[in-house]
Amino acid sequence: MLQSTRRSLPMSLLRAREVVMAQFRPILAQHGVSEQQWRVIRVLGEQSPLDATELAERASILAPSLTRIIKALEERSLITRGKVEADGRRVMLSIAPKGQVLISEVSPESSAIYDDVQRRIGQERYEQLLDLLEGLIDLEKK
Amino acid sequence: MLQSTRRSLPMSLLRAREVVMAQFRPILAQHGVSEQQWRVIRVLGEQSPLDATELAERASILAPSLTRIIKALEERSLITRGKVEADGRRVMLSIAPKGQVLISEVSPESSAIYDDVQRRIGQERYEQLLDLLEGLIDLEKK
DNA sequence: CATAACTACTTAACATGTTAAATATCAAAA
DNA sequence: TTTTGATATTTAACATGTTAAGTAGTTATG
Repeated sequence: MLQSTRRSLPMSLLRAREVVMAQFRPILAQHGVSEQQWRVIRVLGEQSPLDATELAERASILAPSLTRIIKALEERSLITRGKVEADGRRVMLSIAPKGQVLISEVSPESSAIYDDVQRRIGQERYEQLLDLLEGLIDLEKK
Repeated sequence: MLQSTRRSLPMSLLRAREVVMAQFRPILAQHGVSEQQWRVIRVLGEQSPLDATELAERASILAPSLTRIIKALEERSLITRGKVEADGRRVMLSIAPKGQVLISEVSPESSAIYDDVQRRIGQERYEQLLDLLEGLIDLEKK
């Protein structure tokens, strides 16, 4: 039996993400960062420094995209880039002061939206959804 | 409180989608179509003809992307494009014979993967996940 | 009928996704 | 030590995402 395009898992995941991100995009746009740039900054805000591979993994961004994003963010002094003594191939990325300022500016607005979405869905359903998604994500590792 | 980048809804939705699509991409690649092109073809396979706006909505593709995709698919004779008598602005798209052949080739493999994912997650959890996603998507309309 | 407002689609410009290939460096084996 | 293979990142090429602006056709209003 053919899967309907309406109730298909990939499509539903795409649309759901679209609905959620539509809430965030205006805020990020106001601060001049893209969704992906914001992910990179936020990950580095949680832990710095990180090498590019780790960062790519945690921000769910492919290496070639990350290369471009790093370049852009470094030029705006939102992050800094350093080399590793022991391994000449690797690049270490850190959050820069300007980046930390950005995080402190965006985070409150971001949190407000998260809370709003969570409230509109319902606390219980929200957690349930995250659990189910986590289970789906873990399929990859099996 | 800062949202962790690990257990955030947008990230989880992105990663979950990535896990699922990773299963499909090889098949689509074998048949020479991108994920988005396949969505367009499949929607037209369910209903033809459709005008571009309807098609964009159902395939969750933005108008500018759709313009490019239509061009590519038309050049490969997978879909056809026609005009509307009553309204000179609109474009009507239909599935072409070659497109139908493609659908008949890809669908079985696609279904097998859907079934596999569904089985690995569990029927009940699978339905539950779709329901929760649907609820999230409906937030947009409120 | 003329104009203004709206609609459907396209084009433009730039960022990112995606795959493949290239570079440089490191690590292991001969 | 040289070669081979693996790893980390970058570059390239093309498709798509995204926002803004442009074009053509339509509808409403006067």
